[in-house]
Amino acid sequence: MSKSSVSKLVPKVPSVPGASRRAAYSASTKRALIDVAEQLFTDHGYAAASLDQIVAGAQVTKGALYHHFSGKQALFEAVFERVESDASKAVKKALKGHRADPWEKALAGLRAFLEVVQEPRYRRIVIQEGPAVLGYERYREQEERSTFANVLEIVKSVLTAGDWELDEEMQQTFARIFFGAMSSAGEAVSSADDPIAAAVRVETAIGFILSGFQVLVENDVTLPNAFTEGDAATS
Amino acid sequence: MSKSSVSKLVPKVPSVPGASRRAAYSASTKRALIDVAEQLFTDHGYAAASLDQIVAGAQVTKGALYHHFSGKQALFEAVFERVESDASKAVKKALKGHRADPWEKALAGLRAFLEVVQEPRYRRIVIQEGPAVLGYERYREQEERSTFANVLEIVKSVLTAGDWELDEEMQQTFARIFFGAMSSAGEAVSSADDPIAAAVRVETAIGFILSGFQVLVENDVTLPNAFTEGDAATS
DNA sequence: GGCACTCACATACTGCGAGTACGTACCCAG
DNA sequence: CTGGGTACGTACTCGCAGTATGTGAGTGCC
Repeated sequence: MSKSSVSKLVPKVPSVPGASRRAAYSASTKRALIDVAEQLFTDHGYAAASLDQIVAGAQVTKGALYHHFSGKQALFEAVFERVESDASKAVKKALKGHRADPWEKALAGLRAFLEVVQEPRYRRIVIQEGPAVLGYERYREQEERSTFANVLEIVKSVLTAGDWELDEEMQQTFARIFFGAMSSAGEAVSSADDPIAAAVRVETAIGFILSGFQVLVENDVTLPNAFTEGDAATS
Repeated sequence: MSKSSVSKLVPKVPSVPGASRRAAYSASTKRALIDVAEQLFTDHGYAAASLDQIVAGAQVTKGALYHHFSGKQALFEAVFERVESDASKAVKKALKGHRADPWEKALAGLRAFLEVVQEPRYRRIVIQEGPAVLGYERYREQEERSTFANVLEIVKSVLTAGDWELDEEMQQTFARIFFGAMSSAGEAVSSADDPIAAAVRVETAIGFILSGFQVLVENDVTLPNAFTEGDAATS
């Protein structure tokens, strides 16, 4: 629909090298399906968005849909991946230019994430419906290589700021905690009466927590008992 | 099924005052429905658990189900409420006897929650499917008066430990953050290869964060810029 | 530049599952 | 013992995910 009846009637590739005209059209309908699905999933949720509505919106039929995707869940996953990818890129972009101070970097990442999490599509598709539709395992696999990867990177740079030696698993744990904190806070922010004020509160709170963190790290305080001793208090 | 053919052929109430025999039977089938639904929702998820399976398991028909519940979602909500209620009680119980030190209280609550979150029914019904099935608004209403209430209480006692003056909304924000952190961490714990070791790591990490918190509070460090000044740094 | 081939769809159908309309037996009040 | 209402059971409808199969338009090949 974008470039039909091209000027020179190109014999082969319209734009992408190695792709024929058929492939280009095919990719176009696939994109259309994902676009419409993203919209309907965001507006009505996974269960309430019917495939009939989706194919009608994309102006194709179910045959096309089942040609490109193995089923409704696969379509959702394609949407999920794109939303996650976009979010990850946005956060990554905000991280550029903060190579110096890891604490500043962390705050910049937090701000970027608080922006992203206010997009309805991210809230609904990634945070709300994602775990239920994909199952936690697949959900985690996806997050692992996108938004969570960003958080992990930031956490690592913060943790190593004070010459800290932590093994991979402990770093992952810290990242999980911060990631969960930010997701939940983000949800609260975007459903608040005044999202901007709520975002400021969240930033303040996490900033405060980071401050405490910073103090401990800079004073060379080690991890309290449990981890290094291999067991927690049982009281 | 528990007390049919009673000894003296009681004319009215079998056990509960104000309840007739019919009411008792009615309550029994309702419980049976919730029991079976809880099991099937936990094992297969909300979408994959069919009402036919549920009524078959409870040895009734759909007529009975729709007499007690307005629909599938209402049934889920009943299950959700019970699971949440049980979880909240477990945490509350663990909180008893920690009136003295709020920091100890916080750690005790954390341990209890890490226990609860490993129950499959809590993970699946409350954390994974809850937000998607109920929608975030209703989900939040439910949490507000159960598990989240516990977290809020703990957070408040910790925050006021150092003569801190924070308004309600800021306390809610801190509670949201910790609640999200614990939920996410709990998920990671229960899906880890070694849940016990993972739980220890989480406890260590959050304990460490709390330590930093404690240091700041005890040194009368106020909130960094943003909140009290009413605006965040824009860099 | 014709021709078979296959890719990218469209059409028509099936089965399952949530929800509904209505019938009925049993309990309790009077 | 009798009317009424409650607590179900039965039989259906409708919508939706998934499938089986047809078809026409590019595309490689000679």
